[in-house]
Amino acid sequence: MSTAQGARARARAEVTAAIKEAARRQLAEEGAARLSLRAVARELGMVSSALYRYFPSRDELLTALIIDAYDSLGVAAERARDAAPDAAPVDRWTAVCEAVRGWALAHPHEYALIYGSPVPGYSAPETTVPAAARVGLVLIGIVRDAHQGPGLSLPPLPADLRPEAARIAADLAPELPAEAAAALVAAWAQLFGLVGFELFGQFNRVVEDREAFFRHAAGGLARQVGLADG
Amino acid sequence: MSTAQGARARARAEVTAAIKEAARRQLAEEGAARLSLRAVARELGMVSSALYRYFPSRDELLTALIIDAYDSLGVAAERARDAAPDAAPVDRWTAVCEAVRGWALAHPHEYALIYGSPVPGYSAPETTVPAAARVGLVLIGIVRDAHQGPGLSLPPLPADLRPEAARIAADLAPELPAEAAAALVAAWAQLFGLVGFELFGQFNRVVEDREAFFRHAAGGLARQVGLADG
DNA sequence: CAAAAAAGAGAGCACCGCTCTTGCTCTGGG
DNA sequence: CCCAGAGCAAGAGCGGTGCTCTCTTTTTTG
Repeated sequence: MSTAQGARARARAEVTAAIKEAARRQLAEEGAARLSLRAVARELGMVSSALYRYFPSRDELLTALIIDAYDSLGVAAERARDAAPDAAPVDRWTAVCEAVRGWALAHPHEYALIYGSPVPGYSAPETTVPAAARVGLVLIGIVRDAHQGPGLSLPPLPADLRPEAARIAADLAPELPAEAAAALVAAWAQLFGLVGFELFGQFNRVVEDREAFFRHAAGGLARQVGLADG
Repeated sequence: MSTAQGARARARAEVTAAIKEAARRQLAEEGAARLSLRAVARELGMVSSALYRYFPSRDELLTALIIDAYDSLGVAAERARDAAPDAAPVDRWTAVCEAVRGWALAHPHEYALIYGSPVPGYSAPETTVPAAARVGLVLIGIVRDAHQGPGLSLPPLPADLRPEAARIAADLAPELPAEAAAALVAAWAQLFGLVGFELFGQFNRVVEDREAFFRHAAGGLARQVGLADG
């Protein structure tokens, strides 16, 4: 067995998991700014210096939580994508958008951690990139399916954006037309604008029925990326 | 004279301004999380406790900076709106969007302060609301002008959103049709999604020519709120 | 001119991230 | 089997933080 590495390694993995769990709880309750290594250690009945055997700094612990958060959001998006594989692309799109919103509302501090302001002195290491890409890949996949199925309806690009759109398409989804790739990236960013504004209180006293409003806006994003209208 | 209140009041205003200025400098250099009352006091040659005569807490100082940032962004948007009062609404719209982006790129930490994650466990007090509304009012004004001039072209609303859209219109811009008000709020949030993603690094390795990309996306937002296409 | 209000200075509290040293325990190679 | 070394927890301590309290000085005001 590969896990037969010994009791020591298993204990280390367990303590690491316990630290992350406690930290995630504190993060959910207090927010990233208030997450304290000493408090985590206290909760686990250790002394603060012992924690440094597992995470070399508070920022490293935060990075681990960031990756977990990206993964958790990615899983939520993937589940929504796979829930109704035969539905119309526009419905799958809005389902994924609503899953993103739902995850954000359920994990506001984790959402703030990954899509809010970068917390510490600029540490967004490369290791977070694959996890961060997951939800984007889900969106790309839906548009790709639609492109290979019912097709996309998109206006042509202005000349000055054509090279950039081609570059984006080449990097992101070579099988998609350039205008779809560009629209997709814009819609991706705009989706998180909608979610972030609701979550961070900008919609207070402005939008009441946020569910309905978001569903409508997500449908607009779907139209924007060329998914056929209902 | 109203300023003849005495040397004491004037001195107080000057010290308050100096504190805010030093804090703004630190904010621009280090970010909100690293802004330290003690460091501000040190820079001003005072002792930290003296600072509490001017701001009752670190959060109050941050709130003052938040209001200033909202105002600064609002002024930038208003200037862009007024730069070409006779231009087509769609061009004035994109000009304002580009002004918002330009301000954000020039003041990243201040942008993060007002549109990033809410910093500690603190919620923005009521006093920030009017300042926060300025840039929104600019966008509303442009659409209102277009509505009273060349007119708007918008698809009808789905039935389930109609009451919410009417409520939004009533609160925000009673002279606008409900579908314009709803589209406006969505575009407003989406604009800041675009800006935030660029600023917080989500476009790294994805979008290269961000200027062109943003101009195109802002044009899409203009279409979305019903402004006539070029 | 005296009382009151405002302001600054300093000490101090409780917390923070992080480092260093000191022991203890577990593990693996001779 | 045994012991050197690795892994780990604990404690003390450094410099930093926000904030409070007291004391003194200065300025305004009745």
